[in-house]
This record gives sequence, C-alpha cells and structure tokens, in this order.
Amino acid sequence: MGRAPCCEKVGLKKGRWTAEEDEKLAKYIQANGEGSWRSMPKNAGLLRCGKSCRLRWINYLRADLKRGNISTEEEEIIVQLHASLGNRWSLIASYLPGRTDNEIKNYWNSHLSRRIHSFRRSASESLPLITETAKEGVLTKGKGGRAGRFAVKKNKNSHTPKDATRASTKKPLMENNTSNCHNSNIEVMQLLQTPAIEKETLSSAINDTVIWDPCEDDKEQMDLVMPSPYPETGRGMVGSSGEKATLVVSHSDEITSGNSMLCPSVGEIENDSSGPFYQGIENTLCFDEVTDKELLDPNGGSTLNEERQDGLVVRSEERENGVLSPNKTVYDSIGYLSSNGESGEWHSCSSISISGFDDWIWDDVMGGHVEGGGDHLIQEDNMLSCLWESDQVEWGGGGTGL
DNA sequence: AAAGACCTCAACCGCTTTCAG
DNA sequence: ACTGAAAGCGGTTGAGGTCTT
Repeated sequence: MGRAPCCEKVGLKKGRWTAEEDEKLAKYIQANGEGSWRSMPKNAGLLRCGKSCRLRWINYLRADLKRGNISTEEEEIIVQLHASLGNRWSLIASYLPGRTDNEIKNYWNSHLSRRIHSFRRSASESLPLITETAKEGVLTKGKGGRAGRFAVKKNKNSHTPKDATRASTKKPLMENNTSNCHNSNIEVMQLLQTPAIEKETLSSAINDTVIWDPCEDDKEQMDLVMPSPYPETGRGMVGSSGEKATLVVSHSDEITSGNSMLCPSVGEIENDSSGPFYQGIENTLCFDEVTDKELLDPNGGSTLNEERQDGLVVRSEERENGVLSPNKTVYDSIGYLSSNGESGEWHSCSSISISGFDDWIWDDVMGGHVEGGGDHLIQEDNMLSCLWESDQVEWGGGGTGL
C-alpha cells in the first residue's frame, strides 16, 4: 500500500498568498525545516495544499532568493543555457543562484523568447514560414502600440491548443506527423551540450536527448544520440553507461565546432540563407536519409558518408560498440528547428540554432576549455549583440524597446 | 482622463519521476 | 515487484499593473 493522500483539495484556499500566510509558512519552515510538505499546512495552520506551500516557499519566501531584475549577465546565461538545455528551467535555475525556475521561465517567456524570435525572423527573412507568422499577427501592432505577447499568444493558440501543446512537449509532433510517417520524420526531443552539468542532472538530461520516431510511437522506441564537444572528458556522451560518441556533421568543408542535431524535413529550407540561425538550420543532419537504425546500429562498424542534394554531408566515423567514436571532433554546431509537417509551423523546440554558440557558453560561462577559435567568438558576439539590440529594433517598432 | 491593449509574474494544473510502504 | 503518494517539473492562466492612443 502507498501512503495516505497528500491533502484534501476541498476547503483549501487558492490564489494569492497573504502576508499573514507567508509569515506562518516562513515561521514554520524556520522552526521545522523544509520537507514534509504534506503535513506542513496543517501544522503551520494554513488552509493550503502542501504543494502550494512548497511552491510559495521555493519561489518566493526562501531566504536565498535574489530579488530584483535579472541582470544582463544572468540574461546571457539564461539564453545560452536555454540554447543548450531547452526549457529545462530547473536545470537552468541551478546555474543562477537565487533565481527560481519559475522566475527564469517567466523571464524567458516575457522577455527573451521574443528577442530570440525576432532575431531569428530578422536573420531569416527568406523563410516563408516565419514570414507567414508575421503576417498572421506576430508583428502586428496593437492599439496600444506595443507588439508582443498578445500577438504571439494569439498565434500560438491558433496552432497549439492546450492539450496539443502539452503533447508536443512530451512527445513532440506525435499527432501532426502521423500523416508524414512515410517521410521518416524523426523528432528531436532535446539537445544537450552541458559539460559542466553534474552527474545526476546530466543523466537526466541525456534521457531527453533522444531521437523519437513518431512512426513508431506505439512501441515507444527511443534511441539516443549524444554528441559531445569534449571527447577528451567523455562528458556529454551517448548512453547511460559511459559510452561515447561523436556525431560528425559537416556542411560543405567548413569546419566549426559545437554540437550536432537533426531535424526533419530540412530540405524545405533554402540553402542561401544567412545568419547564425540559418547556419544552424542548414547544417542540420537530416534523418530523412539517415535512419536511426543506421546511426545506432548496435553492431557498429557502419559509416555514414552521405551527401545530400543540398550539399549537407553527414558523416560518422569510428564507432565503438555501435556508438560513434569519441575520437573525432564534432565539426559543426547544429541547432534545429522542426516542422510539424502539417501546418508548417516551425518550432524552435528547445534550442535556437546558433553555430558555435555552445562553445561560447561553456568557455565564457563555465570556464571550460573549448576547441574552436576566434571566428566563433566573433560570430557569437554578433549574435548576442543582435539579440540584445533586436529587442529595441524589432519590438520597439522604432526603438522604444520594452 | 478614460479605455483598451499589452506586460508581468505569482500561482495553478497536470504530468512524470522518485521513493516509501 | 508492485502500488500509490510525494516531490519535482514545465506549461498555462489570470489578476493587476503599465503603456499608448
């Protein structure tokens, strides 16, 4: 048998916390410590669910919480971590002492995501889908003169009802891809490139770095592909048992460093685009032609060396026990975008696609060693500058900013 | 000054993971 | 090994505030 129910939902207060409630909760936790959220409300004399108490404590009452606005440095860290980790707010928050996942999530949704969006749009005007988005109202200026979340929300709602949004989070594009299974759409759930992540968080993150084939959702088969920018350390590798791999993806002969990822239907994207986001897109490994079986052949030994019509070359070399060799440098930084294949809407998924971006992250933020070079730093600087500036240029509609 | 559009963020909801029984 | 509650997490909501017209 399990435990007794956490709390009775009936008769419990909801909504905003009063100062009195805060005081009760804070005093109780100071006296008794955290934990035992189930019994806490009763013992503290609160008509709240334990879950609500926990949330209130974590997000608001904790003494070590940092108050005030997110600094520019924190902002940069959030952007960079988000590029690597996606919407793993608690993980991102762990790198920002005094900030909560909820706070970061809110900040991202209200500030940063718009900048990213506008940056991507401005960097890729030739992308029809984004242009369409703009037409649909993302960029329309309301009566109040400020464009932004309302339009985005409106647009989002029109495409992703609540349930669908949740579904797309857990098993992205499940529904939408059912009609496109013949095209071997494979969904990337998460890209991780976090050499500094602690063991436990890394393992959980690895679990999210999977290739999901919606065509085979019935058997829920998940395969792992985990490129690593740090072959020498073995961090950020494939598998849960220390297996190592490097997925080598290069576009043309240009060699950069970073991580690699994939996207379905990459062929839709024009090749003559420019800007860092596009570089991420066009360097996307296309699994239309590289099956998960091939990539993760448990027998190993196979080598991919395939050139696409658009010039994308996919290579992997020197596998060990069916995974890719750690001995090779990852050539290209790959972010990804994914299309749901039906509405044509593009999802940024967890990552914006920025070439060399992750190198910058860990080099500057974590102090890690990163192979690569000055070119990337220049590019990254440009990108970041563009992000910050775009807030004014794009959303201010003439420099008004936020 | 008023109205409406838009923004912010605390809190809720529901799902997944963890772990106690 | 199994069950189910607790804990944790991410997505969403909505009240209240701000800004523009």
